[in-house]
Amino acid sequence: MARGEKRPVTVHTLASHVGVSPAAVSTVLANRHEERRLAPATVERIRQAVRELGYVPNVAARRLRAHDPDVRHVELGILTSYEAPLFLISRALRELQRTVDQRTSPERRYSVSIDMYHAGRLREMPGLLNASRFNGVVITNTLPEDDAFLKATTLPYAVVVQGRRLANYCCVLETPGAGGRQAAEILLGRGCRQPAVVTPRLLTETTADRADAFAAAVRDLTGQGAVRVTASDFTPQAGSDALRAHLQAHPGCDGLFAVTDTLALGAFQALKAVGRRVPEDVAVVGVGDHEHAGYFDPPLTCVGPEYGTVVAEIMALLFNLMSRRRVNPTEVFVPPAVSHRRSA
Amino acid sequence: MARGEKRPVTVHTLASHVGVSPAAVSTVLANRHEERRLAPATVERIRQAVRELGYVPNVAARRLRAHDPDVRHVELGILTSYEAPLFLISRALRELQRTVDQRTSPERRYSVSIDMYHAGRLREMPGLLNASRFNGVVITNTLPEDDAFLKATTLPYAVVVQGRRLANYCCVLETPGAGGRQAAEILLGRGCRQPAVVTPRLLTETTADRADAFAAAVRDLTGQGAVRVTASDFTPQAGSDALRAHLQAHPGCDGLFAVTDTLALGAFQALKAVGRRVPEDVAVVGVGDHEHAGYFDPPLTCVGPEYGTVVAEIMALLFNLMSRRRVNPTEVFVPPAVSHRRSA
DNA sequence: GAAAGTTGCTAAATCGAGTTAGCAAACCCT
DNA sequence: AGGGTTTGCTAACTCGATTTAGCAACTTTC
Repeated sequence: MARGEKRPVTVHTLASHVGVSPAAVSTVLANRHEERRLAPATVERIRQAVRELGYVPNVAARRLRAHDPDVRHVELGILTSYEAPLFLISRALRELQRTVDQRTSPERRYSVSIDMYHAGRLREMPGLLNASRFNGVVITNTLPEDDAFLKATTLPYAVVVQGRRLANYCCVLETPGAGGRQAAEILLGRGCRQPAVVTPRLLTETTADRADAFAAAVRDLTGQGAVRVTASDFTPQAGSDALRAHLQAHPGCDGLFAVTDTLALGAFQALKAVGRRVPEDVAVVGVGDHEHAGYFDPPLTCVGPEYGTVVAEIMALLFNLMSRRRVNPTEVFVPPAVSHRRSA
Repeated sequence: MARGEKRPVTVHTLASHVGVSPAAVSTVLANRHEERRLAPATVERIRQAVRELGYVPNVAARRLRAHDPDVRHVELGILTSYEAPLFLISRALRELQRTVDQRTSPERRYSVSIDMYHAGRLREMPGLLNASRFNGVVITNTLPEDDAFLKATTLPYAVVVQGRRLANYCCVLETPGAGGRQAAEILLGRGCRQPAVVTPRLLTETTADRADAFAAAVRDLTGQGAVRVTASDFTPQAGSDALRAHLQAHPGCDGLFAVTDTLALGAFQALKAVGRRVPEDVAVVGVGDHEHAGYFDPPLTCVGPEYGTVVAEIMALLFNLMSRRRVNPTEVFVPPAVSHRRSA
């Protein structure tokens, strides 16, 4: 009985509980009992059972049954973590939508969805391993644990990874080292003497690379290291708090590289609060991952990759993988496109 | 033949094309041909056919077959339009994730996904009508066409609509009229004489209500109307352009209500470009739909509803609907929480 | 009182893929 | 030559829901 009770309620369970056939239950569930002339009393008994037993329909079964056999449905997903801000994927989403709209035809339809995993627990996402959820995915915002999982298992369908290098997958990422170095060049080129880099505490491969490349370039060019400012996370609030503390300890700070734009946004606030002008007193460089970086005050100078190129490459790889025109893992590097705006 | 060729390729198609049984094809697709001792030549022929015929697996069928019968899978979706900015739903997403994490148990798992429709074409979303995709959804960012569609058909599963009033669904929205009126009171209270309201060209029910309530309140309180500034859409760029034009025509403008925060962000830029100070020369009020409104410069005073309350109400309704504790449509109004910041 | 119609339900097939049990044929060994 | 083993594959069932065709039993009609 303990065993029996655990099994989820199906149409069949409901049917035998009420003492009718599954067909009758299904009729009621679809609200077609009038046209199929079920007795009102029976309908009520079935409804009662549905309520009592807490029936939850199996959407996979419904979909299999309901789909039009002349139309192929292709399911695409953008996989990101709950913890990453959604705006990070809005450009990828828009491009995927455009691509998909082009390829939609009467016999081939696409669905695009954004699916979230808990950062570091990608492996727990249902349907990933057994290929029962997607025909193709773009995976982004992974943590090292997720990367380890991906390295260990090659998923048996079209997968493109953004921002990481994994030998067994197609990957698209900014040219390693390039962004950080350019940020350093911009700041030092303006005459900054005490440049710092702000990072969140938890670093992804990309943010770590940006910070390291920045530090290395500063050391190369000046012989001195760059100060590292650690924020608790990547929210503006965290950036603001971290920078306030930093300015107390290093009042001479005159240049800042933020590895995410939200940190730069918080930094702006902290700088203005203590009366420093951007860029006159402190120059700031971001990476262009925020849609509205050009509307910050002052507009944020950015050294990130051109996201348009990144997402275009991702889509090309994804659709090539799905049509099996490309089979081998590839790495695509997108160089940073410097957006000179007012902040540096 | 034309008919036959149109039908999508299934395992069965592949099998008869190669001259083997579906079981053999399935074995190869799952990469289990070694342990099941298929002849290498056969494997190669099957692989070839998969490539040639462009086979796309049916994920619904896989899911039905692969799922663990002891675990009930509940599929939840947040439905938004491609055209609406993603950050609008980040709060709802976070709350849904929290709720779902609490309710997850060994015999009940939840999947959360964000699914997009083209604004005005919600009806085309696959699986919406036949309930073959979701066990429960939150629908948001609809256009009037979508609202009309929803009014016409009551979807047979748990649905909560955000920001619209539809008699046949559970709806959660800001108290009608409240935000616009408060914005008017704030601006007039500061002594503004020529208040204006910026809206995108395409109005949703919510943005229209905000603008109308604002105009009505201004008329009530001053006897004069409020000027309406129309931006091409709701991007900062559009807001900036619209405001530049408005300032040319109405140099005396001293107060602004933006029905979305992104428009306010663009307005800030236009105002600063022509040397107006915020709030000294022009006071600005937004609605708090942008995560970072508090980090704009100056921080944006907002009159929108408390999103925390909105999403909490949505989740309560959604789960009550799914457990059938509530069956009747309900309207929940969330009053605006005024965030007084520097911009007004 | 037989034909025709209505009421209220069910048996069985179906969707597409994966798995299990098992069957021939070929091969090996005494 | 007979028994056992390996090789290479297939028939048939399963997952959960929906639909179609159709069957009893009862009622109405002439």
